[in-house]
Amino acid sequence: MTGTSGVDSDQLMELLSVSLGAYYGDFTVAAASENLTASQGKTLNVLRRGPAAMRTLATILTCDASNMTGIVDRLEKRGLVRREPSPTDRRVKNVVLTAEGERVIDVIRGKMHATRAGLDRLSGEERDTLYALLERAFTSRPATLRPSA
Amino acid sequence: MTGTSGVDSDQLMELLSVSLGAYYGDFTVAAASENLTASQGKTLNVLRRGPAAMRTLATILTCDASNMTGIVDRLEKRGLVRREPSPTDRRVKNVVLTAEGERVIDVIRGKMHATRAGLDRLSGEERDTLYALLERAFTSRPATLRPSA
DNA sequence: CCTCGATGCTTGAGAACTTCAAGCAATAGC
DNA sequence: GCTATTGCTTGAAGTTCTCAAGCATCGAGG
Repeated sequence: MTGTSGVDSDQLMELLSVSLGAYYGDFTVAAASENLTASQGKTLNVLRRGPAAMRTLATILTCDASNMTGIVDRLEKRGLVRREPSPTDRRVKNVVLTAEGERVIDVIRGKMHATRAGLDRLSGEERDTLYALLERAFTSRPATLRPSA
Repeated sequence: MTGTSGVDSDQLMELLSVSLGAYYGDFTVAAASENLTASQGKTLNVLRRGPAAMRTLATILTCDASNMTGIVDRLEKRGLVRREPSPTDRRVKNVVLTAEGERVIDVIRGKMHATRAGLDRLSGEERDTLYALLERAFTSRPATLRPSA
């Protein structure tokens, strides 16, 4: 009994879609509880890493730049983000999380009980392993900081 | 340097969101190349496991049942799915993938090159490990078949 | 049987999301 | 300085999404 190599690529893809679907559902419910749509929540989530230009947000969220305009408009109207002109390129507007926006996204993350409970089923060592595997499979470079203009 | 237990829950959550973003972006682009929206693609993806009632789809996709009506309407209009009355409950409509729908979702899955390439960076043994960890964290029961009416 | 509450699906209204085509401002390469 | 490119916004058209209502059916009690 080898115990290895029982899983082919398709099975793993399938489980990935189920797992990420569960995560996404958890996130959507948590965002809704703060009166945010999934797209608005995802935008705040990205901005939690730091300010980003409209174009950068559109690239990360895999959507048209014109789409971000409306989403950021609505977030700004609620005081969750702020548009700041880039000091180095006057075409660019950097979107920044306000203190309130930061609070809201942290609340949302805290409400993702299903995901948290799932991860708690793993030991510390297993979480380390999961982290390393996901990092290798889904990030081009190791997740270190990268300079921006 | 122990090499263990360096990752806390928040870091793992963050990486999960990055992974989900990468997977979802890959999927969205692939679906768009077949002229499907992300929601339509996700619906086909769920149906790939087998027929499901409208209500079941809504639950899995974490949305209102009335939302599914429109999505399934448009998929049906394209001949990718079919509504069949449940033999046991006349309120229920089971949504079934047509041959063409099956073909399309398989094409989409095949076009997820970024995800596939990412998984290919892992060894067979690592994929087994990833599978086991995801299964434990994100599925209530081990992913075996479960009877349905 | 038959009434009553719960469930499954659909419809319609209103808001948000999404993309595309177009346009303006600013940058970058020549 | 010219020209092509890039970043952002606007407007139009279709899709998604939720909520409130409504209809049909099921299920449990009387």
